[in-house]
Amino acid sequence: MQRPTPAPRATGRPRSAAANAAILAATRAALVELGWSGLTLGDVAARAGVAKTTLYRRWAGKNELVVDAVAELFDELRLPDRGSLAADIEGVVLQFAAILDRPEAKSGLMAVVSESTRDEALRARIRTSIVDRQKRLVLEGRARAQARGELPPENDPGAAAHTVDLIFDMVAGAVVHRTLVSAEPVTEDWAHGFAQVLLQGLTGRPAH
Amino acid sequence: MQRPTPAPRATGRPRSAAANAAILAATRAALVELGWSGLTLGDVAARAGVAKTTLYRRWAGKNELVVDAVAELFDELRLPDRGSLAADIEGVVLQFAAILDRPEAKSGLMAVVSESTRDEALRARIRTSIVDRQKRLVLEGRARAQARGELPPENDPGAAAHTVDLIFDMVAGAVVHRTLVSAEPVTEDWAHGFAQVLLQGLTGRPAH
Amino acid sequence: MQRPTPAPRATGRPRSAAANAAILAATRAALVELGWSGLTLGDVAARAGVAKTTLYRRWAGKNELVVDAVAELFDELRLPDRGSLAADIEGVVLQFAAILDRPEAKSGLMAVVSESTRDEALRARIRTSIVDRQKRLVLEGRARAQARGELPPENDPGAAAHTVDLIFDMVAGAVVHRTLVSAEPVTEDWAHGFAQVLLQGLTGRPAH
Amino acid sequence: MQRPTPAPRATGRPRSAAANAAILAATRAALVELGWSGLTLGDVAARAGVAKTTLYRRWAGKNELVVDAVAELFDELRLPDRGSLAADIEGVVLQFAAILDRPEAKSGLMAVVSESTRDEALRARIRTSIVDRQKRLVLEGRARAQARGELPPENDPGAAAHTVDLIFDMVAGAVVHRTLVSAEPVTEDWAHGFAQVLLQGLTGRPAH
DNA sequence: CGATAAACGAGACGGTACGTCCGGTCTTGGT
DNA sequence: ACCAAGACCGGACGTACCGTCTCGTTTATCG
Repeated sequence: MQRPTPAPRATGRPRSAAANAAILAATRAALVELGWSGLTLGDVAARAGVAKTTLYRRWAGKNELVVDAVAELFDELRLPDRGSLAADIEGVVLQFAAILDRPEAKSGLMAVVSESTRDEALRARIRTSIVDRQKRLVLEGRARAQARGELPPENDPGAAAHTVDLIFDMVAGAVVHRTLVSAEPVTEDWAHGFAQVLLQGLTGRPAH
Repeated sequence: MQRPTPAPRATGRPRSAAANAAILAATRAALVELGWSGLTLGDVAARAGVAKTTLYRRWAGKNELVVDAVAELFDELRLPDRGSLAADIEGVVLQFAAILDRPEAKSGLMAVVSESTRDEALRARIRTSIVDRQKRLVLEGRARAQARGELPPENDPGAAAHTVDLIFDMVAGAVVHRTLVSAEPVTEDWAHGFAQVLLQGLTGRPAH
Repeated sequence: MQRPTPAPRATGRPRSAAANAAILAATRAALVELGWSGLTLGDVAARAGVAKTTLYRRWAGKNELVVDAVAELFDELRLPDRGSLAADIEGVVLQFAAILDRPEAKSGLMAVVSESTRDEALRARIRTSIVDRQKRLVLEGRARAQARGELPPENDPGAAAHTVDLIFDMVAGAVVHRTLVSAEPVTEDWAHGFAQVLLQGLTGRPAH
Repeated sequence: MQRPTPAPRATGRPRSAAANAAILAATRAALVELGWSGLTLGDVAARAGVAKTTLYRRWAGKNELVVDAVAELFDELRLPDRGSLAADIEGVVLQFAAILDRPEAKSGLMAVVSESTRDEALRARIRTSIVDRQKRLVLEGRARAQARGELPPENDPGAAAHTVDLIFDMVAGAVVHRTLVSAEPVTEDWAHGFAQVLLQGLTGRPAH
């Protein structure tokens, strides 16, 4: 175990702790009102009551700022125990869709994903702050299903990890695509149908 | 029903047909080199050997232009008959991933999706030019599987349409999320695992 | 002999002629209100009802702009015939001092001179637009005095040119130094004393 | 001669005396390298090994600092006895021109003069630190010429003071204008011609 | 075949945001 | 008490694009 900041700052005036939160909140507010392309760092700084330089001192640019601002949104996600794996999936899908439907997530998330295709560091930041952070939901859901006896225990740890990635991409991908690309709402019916296909497959037994 | 060109005007110099193709090609080339955020309409015009005014005469802005430029890419998708539904799915997933991995699609697609969250007309354009256009693949695959006896015929036409939408979001969403958000490659193994879960579900029988 | 503008501009929208005058007038107005160091190009552009880019398209920066704005002021200088060389000198000294006392000249002139010490191109611009342009006054005054018989005709043209330069530096320098460095007013008495020393020297006969 | 630190104070200020000199030297060095407009107080502080706050504690701003830094330069001026008034004038003109030609004086002097046109306190500081301080040279030169019998003794003390001012403006003004505005070198020939006109006037007897 | 009309290239235009730099001020902790 | 370090707010910098406009020119169809 090591200190993450080997020699952080011994001297000079320390950075304002309050400013960080104000900036991220201002970023989300600006995303709601103006969307990604309308968001300007000058405007964010003004909303946060902070100078533009302060903002640039802490983030490399618009992309990094928005990743951090959006990442916080997804930390609200919970996996309440609804009694069955199918119900748990439906629940998390609806929660995820509700967050994605908020305008600050809607226009911010895909924009930074787009930018990340040409920026390795940004890609890593998204993975760390958003993707890997939310895979906990898949792990939790699987463990709970295994405890209930709905899923068999894992034998191969490597395969288990790959399955987590696959399921995460399938769940998150479907919701994102439905919400943002197809631009259709995620209803309870849709979530129900999705959970059914995910659990039983296209060729599996019909719903009831 | 409406006329697409209310007053075609017989007189005056006609628009150059060659220019359209040159502009879209230049747009893709610029996307490859500069990415979405680095792309400027002035640069596209210069690459296409065209004045900026010509470009604005035909497209409302960057978003519309990129939608058209990217949409053409996905028309390459085919559904070759590989003998089984699982193999067909794997094939189309790999093809789709190959296109998505190209830089002009990578940074262009999610960018316009992001922009579309605040622009109804753009949303419609994406749906028309990209989403609905590629749902043909799901329809084709289902018909082929039904012909093979792998899937039962449809009873309810309404439910059948909803299933197409769901499957499309699940397939496209998973590939997009894997490629762009998780930023991991879509390998044959991944495509195989995905097809298996899609067909048999998480609780279904194992592959062999 | 050649055309001064060999291939000026055949194509594209021509530059607005009205803008130039508006910008120079706005520059002088801003100099009056804000002084050299308070003058910003953004403010000048706003006053002139012009975009900042238009301004940068025509001038390289603040220095060049101010040289042009100030140079116009000195074109007002005239050498009215007051009957004797001494009276002519007094007259032009008072006129020159009156212009120099205007705030737009006061703070602008020495500032660009200061900047020009590190910028050869600016030095040349000052010489062309201001210094050489006003040497006409010395030439005119000398010719008039020679016509009156107050000064002998020139023999050596080289020496005559040097003398013009010397006299110009002495007259302009004394007025500038009195006005801006010593920061004392140029009164009629001062102008009278100056003309007397210039014409008769420190060791010459007294005035009356 | 007196100690500059009247109350040495046992605690605290070991650097105080050294810092002043270091800052003024750093200011001149920065003027040489960067010129007036390129000079920043942060840079001066860094060069002097001093914090920016220390600098602001002692000077009100860039202008005051530069006045002090430049004023020291002119204290080098001496009036060596060259045997005649004409020769003395030539000598001091060449010395003055040599100092003015140094880059730290060149770009600093006229810049603060320009700024002083809108700042009464700065104007006073320039007069005290530079102008009045160097008028000693005129006084000294006149006294020496009177001792030699080249100039008559003064009758009216008021007129005598005015004459000092006039001569100072004429000498300093001509050299400054020649060096900085006309941007031509002050050679021995030029100094000779200038002294001759100053002493004998334009209409006076020729040089020999 | 000449008139008419639209599209064309070129590039200047008014705006807006960028990311950087500096000016001055204010906290820190150190001596 | 003073200092160095450096974060802070504010504001100008010069640049880049945006989308519009004004030109003179080219290329059609129609009368």
